[in-house]
Amino acid sequence: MEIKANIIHGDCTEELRKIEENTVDLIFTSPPYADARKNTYGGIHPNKYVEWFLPISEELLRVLKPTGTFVLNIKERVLNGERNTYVLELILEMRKQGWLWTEEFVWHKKNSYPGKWPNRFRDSWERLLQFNKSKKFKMYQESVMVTMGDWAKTRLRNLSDTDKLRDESKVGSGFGKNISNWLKRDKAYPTNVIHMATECNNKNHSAVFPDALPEWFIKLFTKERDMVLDPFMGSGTTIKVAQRLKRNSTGIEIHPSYIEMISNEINPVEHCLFEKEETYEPIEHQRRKKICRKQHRHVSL
Amino acid sequence: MEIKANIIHGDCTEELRKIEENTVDLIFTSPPYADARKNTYGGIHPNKYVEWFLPISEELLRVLKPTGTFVLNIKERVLNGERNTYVLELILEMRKQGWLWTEEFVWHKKNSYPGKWPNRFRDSWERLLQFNKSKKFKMYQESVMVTMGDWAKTRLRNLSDTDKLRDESKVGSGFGKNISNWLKRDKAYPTNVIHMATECNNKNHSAVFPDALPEWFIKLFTKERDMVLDPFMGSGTTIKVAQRLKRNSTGIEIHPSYIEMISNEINPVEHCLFEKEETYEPIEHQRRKKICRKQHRHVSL
DNA sequence: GTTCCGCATGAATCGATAG
DNA sequence: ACTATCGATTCATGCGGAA
Repeated sequence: MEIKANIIHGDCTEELRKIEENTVDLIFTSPPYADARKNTYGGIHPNKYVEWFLPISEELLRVLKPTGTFVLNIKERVLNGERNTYVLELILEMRKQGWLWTEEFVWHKKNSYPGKWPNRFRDSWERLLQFNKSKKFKMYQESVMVTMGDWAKTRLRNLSDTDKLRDESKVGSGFGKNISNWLKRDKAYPTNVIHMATECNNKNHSAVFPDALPEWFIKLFTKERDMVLDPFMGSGTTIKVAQRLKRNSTGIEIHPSYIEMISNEINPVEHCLFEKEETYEPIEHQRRKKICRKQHRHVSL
Repeated sequence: MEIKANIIHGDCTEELRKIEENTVDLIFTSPPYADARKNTYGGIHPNKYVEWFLPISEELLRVLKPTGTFVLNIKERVLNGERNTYVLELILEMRKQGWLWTEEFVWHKKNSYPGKWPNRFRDSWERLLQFNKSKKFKMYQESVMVTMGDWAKTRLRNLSDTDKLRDESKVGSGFGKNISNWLKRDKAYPTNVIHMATECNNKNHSAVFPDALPEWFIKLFTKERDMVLDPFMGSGTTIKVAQRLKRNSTGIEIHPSYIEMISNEINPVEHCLFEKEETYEPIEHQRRKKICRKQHRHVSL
């Protein structure tokens, strides 16, 4: 079985038009942030940001499967002492296009950029806006479960009387299936706050986000062999993670130097062995770190 | 010197009109969320929320000093599978009123409400929107510095709780000075992400937020003897914390049972001794817990 | 006096059922 | 079709009693 990573050099809107409709399972991207200073790389003025982005989101809506998800990593900049409102306006306008604003995750950047200002603290979080095409989207929650707190282990050993009573009162037939849910459990579902350091950067081209961020959302919203799209590929973090996780992927990037760099790291076609049945193998924080480190060695060698 | 806590029973908009303009240093409040708390406030429908709130924010803009700050604790709920947009719209409309949207803090609620759904995880954060009347607002960043590094923590752990308490109660004692020196050396400015559990709940009337939350903002945006306002006082957490921190305060509440309850806990006028020079004395997590516990005992007795 | 353990309880949300 | 109510699901935390 083959896994393909399709790297496209070109303008985002233009190239998106060539992609067939209803073919993408997950769009994960971090578009260039608005920047009031002109002549910086791809900086779009905050006042023009929404009108610049809407044609793109229109195409993204077209190529996404009805069961797919669009995760937009974005944070508004400070302009004249205020948080600019272009992200808020973007959400409202995208809803008019037909997008559903399902959820807003918070990425807490544990090691945020240092600095001190008289009127504000360090900005230590970013938005991860989840948009959907329909209410019936695919979500594989078990693949991102986290280890439970110590408290729950006690509970697993001996269920408290309260739980038994609760269950009996509700079901009326003693030990229902609810109890067995608890017994199996040593992991808990995560929340909509994601704690990740901005570590694991490539030294040549620093990534906007760590590998673990797209990894989390790719696991959550896709299964093996699904299609992942990043219309603002940059250094290709999303694509590389997708390939490692055996997802097909498409990355679009307008800057040539990124394209060159990535072509050395990505195999356009990779032959993989798949499990007969998809079994979830949890990746602990420790192990994730190790994977990160290994990849870096590979890149830098 | 006197510190006053002014508890007002009545409609928020109406009572705000009686307050003199440019007299408040900090507004910290958590208004009823849309459709929530039906029993106490009658729940405002999400579609009506902005138009309901705007007359209130208009009055808040009037009573706030030009150097003051308005911190709004709010979170939009899910409606028909989507995050509702009334908070986004509210921010845009308040800017039209003349408010500056300076910052958005994230309150990470470590113990969020449990539950499981096929299409979303638990909601584990709330917004703390910072609005200002002008770019020149007062901010006392040093008062909310946090300890960092294991070094200081190790030192503190070796000290008994009694020692810590003694240090903080007897200001200027020889022993205490050493500790606070250690503490200051290992302190850093916080970020715009605040981690707090929804702890310290009163059994009769549970508080919406823990004491530590208004405490953080009161320290950050006011000094002793300043005026703190909470137009949706509820169980009075903001007012109680303000009084403990020697700030004057005004709380407005329409529900009579809250008013009754608070009148037993708050002294309208309290005589305080102030330090000649304002020295910041850090309150560690451990001690904060103890204060909480003490207050509860006081209430229940 | 510690530490450990049981216990109640939340600014929740979905889907089914009922009016 | 559209709204109101209800049961089911889930887990971190502080408190109080016990060891």
